[in-house]
Amino acid sequence: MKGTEQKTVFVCEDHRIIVDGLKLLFENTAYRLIGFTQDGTKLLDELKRLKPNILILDLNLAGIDGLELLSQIRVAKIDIQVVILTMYHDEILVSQANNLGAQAFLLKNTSNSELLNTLDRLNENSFYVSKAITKDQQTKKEYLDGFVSKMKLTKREIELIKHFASGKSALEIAKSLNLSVFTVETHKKNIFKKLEISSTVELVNFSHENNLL
Amino acid sequence: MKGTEQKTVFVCEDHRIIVDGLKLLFENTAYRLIGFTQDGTKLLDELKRLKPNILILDLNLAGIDGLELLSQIRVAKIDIQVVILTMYHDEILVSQANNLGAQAFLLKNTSNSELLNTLDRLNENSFYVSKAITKDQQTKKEYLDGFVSKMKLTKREIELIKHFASGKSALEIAKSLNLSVFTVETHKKNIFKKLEISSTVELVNFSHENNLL
DNA sequence: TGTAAAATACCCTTCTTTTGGTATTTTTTC
DNA sequence: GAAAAAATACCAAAAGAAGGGTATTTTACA
Repeated sequence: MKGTEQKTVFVCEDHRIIVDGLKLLFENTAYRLIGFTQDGTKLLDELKRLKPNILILDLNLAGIDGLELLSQIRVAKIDIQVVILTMYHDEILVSQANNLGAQAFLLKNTSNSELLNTLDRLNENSFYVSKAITKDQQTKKEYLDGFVSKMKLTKREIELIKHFASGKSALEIAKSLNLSVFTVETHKKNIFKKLEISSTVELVNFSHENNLL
Repeated sequence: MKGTEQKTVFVCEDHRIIVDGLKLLFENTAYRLIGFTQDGTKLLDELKRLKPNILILDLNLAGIDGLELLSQIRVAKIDIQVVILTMYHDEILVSQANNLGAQAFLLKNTSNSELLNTLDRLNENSFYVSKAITKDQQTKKEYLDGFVSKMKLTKREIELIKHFASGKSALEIAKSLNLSVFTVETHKKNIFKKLEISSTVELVNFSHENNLL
């Protein structure tokens, strides 16, 4: 590849092994890794200094939220194409990244070839989402469905679990949902039976373990 | 490198981008990647079939615990050197991996060169731990210290928080710690005041949010 | 349109938690 | 070695959680 055709890439990622892998990947391609940082707080300064064409941004950085960084980049009106690379399969993150003007959203189990393909197709008006995302959301949904049917929790019960786990009292929940306290407590009893638990604390732990919050 | 000198490597890792990076890394080295899987349940069969010299094993696989896999490998008496590659900085994991006969424990922010160095130094009687581990434990400790002093929680209080968050009643905790119920409840009151909360559920959420469990 | 499942509502008893105190002993720290 | 901080222990009133029921209305679906 000729130097003039090469696009410059900056990586913000706290797993060094991935950065090194990308460095190797870009050899003999149209892309050149011109810098990287593991420290989100330094990202903006580095982007201003190096002016890369493309940023590969990890969302789960230590200390700082990757989406917050993306927002800062847009506020600072830095002209750059952003590829999100993350291990989170969360659809909300995908749409938030899209809203913040990211050009692509890839999972870390994306293959190198898919990454290169994505970079080749980057343009201002498209938003590429990793094939694995859809697949994964499917998996997650199936998992949740399986879980719900296994535990035989109803829609309403799952809704109430979230309220219980937030630390609100039965009375507060009743008020906010326009229900009788008795109803709220009946739901609680039924949930306890189904999950074979006997305290709200166990319910909170269950929620955390099963990503119900 | 001559073929006869090459060691064969198998990777069990669910982030495809890391697998692809390793594949690139091993080109023109003494190591050859002869296979990989993202599915822990297939690992044992693959190892028996391909008989690689070295296994690079991710601990945070979807569905199955990496250490459990390592244990199965040892039970099955498969002769292989195992390098743990993980994003967890947990010292307990390090010692568990050591006990299960792993030869090295690396973080994912290990550089490619450190990884190659580690592979070069692998032997049955040593256990290599990534430099970054110690550093990271420091960070974690400093972070915890900062948090503790900010909230002004004492050592004993943090210990008790974990018990409360597990769902045990004050009486059970008292028994297991050989304390009076009154003492346990006094601690709870003090914790509540310091954290400005008023229920065990809030305490559990606090624990989850601050990785106290 | 009939029946099952889900959502709603109520009562009562027992046990635990929460909140208000006070107070002593042990450990740290200056 | 004195003072401060942490850990221990106790009492009691009021509030809430947990578990035992029973029963009606609404929604889903076959």
